[in-house]
Amino acid sequence: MEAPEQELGITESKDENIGEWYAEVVRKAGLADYAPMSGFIITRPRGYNLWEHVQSHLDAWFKETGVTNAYFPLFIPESYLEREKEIIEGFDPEVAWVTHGGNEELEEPLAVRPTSESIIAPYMAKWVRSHRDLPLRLNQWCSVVRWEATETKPFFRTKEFLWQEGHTAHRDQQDAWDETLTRLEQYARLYEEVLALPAIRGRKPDHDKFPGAETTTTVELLMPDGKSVQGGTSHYLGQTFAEAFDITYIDQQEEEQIAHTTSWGLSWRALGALILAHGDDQGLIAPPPIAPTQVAIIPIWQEDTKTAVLQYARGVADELKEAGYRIELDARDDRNPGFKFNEHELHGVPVRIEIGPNEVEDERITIVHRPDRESVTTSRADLIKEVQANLDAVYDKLYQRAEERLAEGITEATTADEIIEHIDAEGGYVRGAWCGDPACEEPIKEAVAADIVMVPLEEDEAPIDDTCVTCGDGAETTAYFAKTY
RNA sequence: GGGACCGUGGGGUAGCUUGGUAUCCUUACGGCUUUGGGUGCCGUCGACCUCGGUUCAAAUCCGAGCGGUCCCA
Repeated sequence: MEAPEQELGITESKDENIGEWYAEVVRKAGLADYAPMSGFIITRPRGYNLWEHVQSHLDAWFKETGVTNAYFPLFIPESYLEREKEIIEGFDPEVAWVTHGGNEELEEPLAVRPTSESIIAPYMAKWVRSHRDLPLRLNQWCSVVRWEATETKPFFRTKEFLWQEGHTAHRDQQDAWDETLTRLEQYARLYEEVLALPAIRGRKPDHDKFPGAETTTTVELLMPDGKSVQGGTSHYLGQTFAEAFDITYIDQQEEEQIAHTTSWGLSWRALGALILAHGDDQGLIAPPPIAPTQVAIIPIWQEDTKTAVLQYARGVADELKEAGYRIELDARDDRNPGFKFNEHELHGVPVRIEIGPNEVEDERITIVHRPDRESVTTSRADLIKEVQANLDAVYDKLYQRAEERLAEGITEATTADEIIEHIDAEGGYVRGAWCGDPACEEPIKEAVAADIVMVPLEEDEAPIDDTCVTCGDGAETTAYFAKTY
């Protein structure tokens, strides 16, 4: 039963050495390779395919809710970037600049976009004339570059990363705020319905908002090592950008008004969260909705049964393919079944079907779940129904595991020392009352490198305690302290 | 920002202390064999991160760079 110790699969232990384990899974499951430049990765087909499934779900939801896709240039002229001063201040240290075209020095340096507000907003200003032009909702799928000085990690933090960025303009605050929450909820839905990860929603504290934003909302995911991943952010930008870029419109009373804008983004960090959350010492586990291969069919034959087994297996494969499943019939002649089991497990295939002489004779199939190797033998006649049921079961297993972890991972404390102690011992989120002063985050940051990852979405929600965990002054809100990725 | 460790065929490694012919496993490829948890045999391809220094001679010693992992801030 026990797989022998060897280097084909994963050799690091997720529990004991999660950083090394992660790097090994990313490479051996064929998701990404390191590029020759520090901080860049090459996304291989299996990794890119995960991203394509993230895209297709989100993109469909965006379009159902009034968003259209567009594309803006990779480069942003320096003068544009400078028009909103908080953007330039916020991103300046990590902007990559193009200064030459061929051998000629450019008259004006071009920024490689770290985010596109400052090139999209001027065009929104141009396209918006009257209240009838609003709301205007644009999205682009692209990559951005942020020249991070800190350590990089495939998918979690890379200098260039893939994402989508949505940009919208609205008549009033209410409409823009509704937009902000719509997108936040779609991000949460992505995690909860596609990636099998329960998300918690909240607002970023003021000192951690997107530069220039009035409110930054976030979805956070808890990882098995007790650290939080910021899974996507949606910003209500107020009128800051509309003022800076002159996004105005004439209302029904023929008065000129300044629009309210939002922006929202989700990156391939979602894939990092997925890998880290669900994977195990056998490799990746991909939830069925995004799995590049949803079902691997492994025929098991002897010389005299080969023809019958293969024929039976092809029939199963064809029927599943016909029904729209992403399947792989692994009929390689030069690999034995054990090898194939291990390989598909490494690659994260959520469900496999084993078909040998026994199944052929009884007109049955054996379905095995990736997360726990639970094996179910069932009637061939109910193929589609059974496969769907088992894919759903695998999804539920992944989700429940993560949900339990999250439930256990949220605790409360009344003093900074308690927070430090708990985070040091177990990680997770610790809720504590907070006065709103960033200085009161410092002692916790210094002791265990934990930040305030969010505060409740509802601004009028009463803090869990009257006094701040650090300074003892009156508390303003409840803060969620956690270590972060 | 500070510190530690690491870099040898595609993957995993031995060799480094004490300088001299690079080890083994695995993958890939070709063939035979085999198939209910990484099958066996034969054959083939394939490596000392880069640059510089010391030396008759460098994977090995020294320096710098590049890259990776971890810990701390």
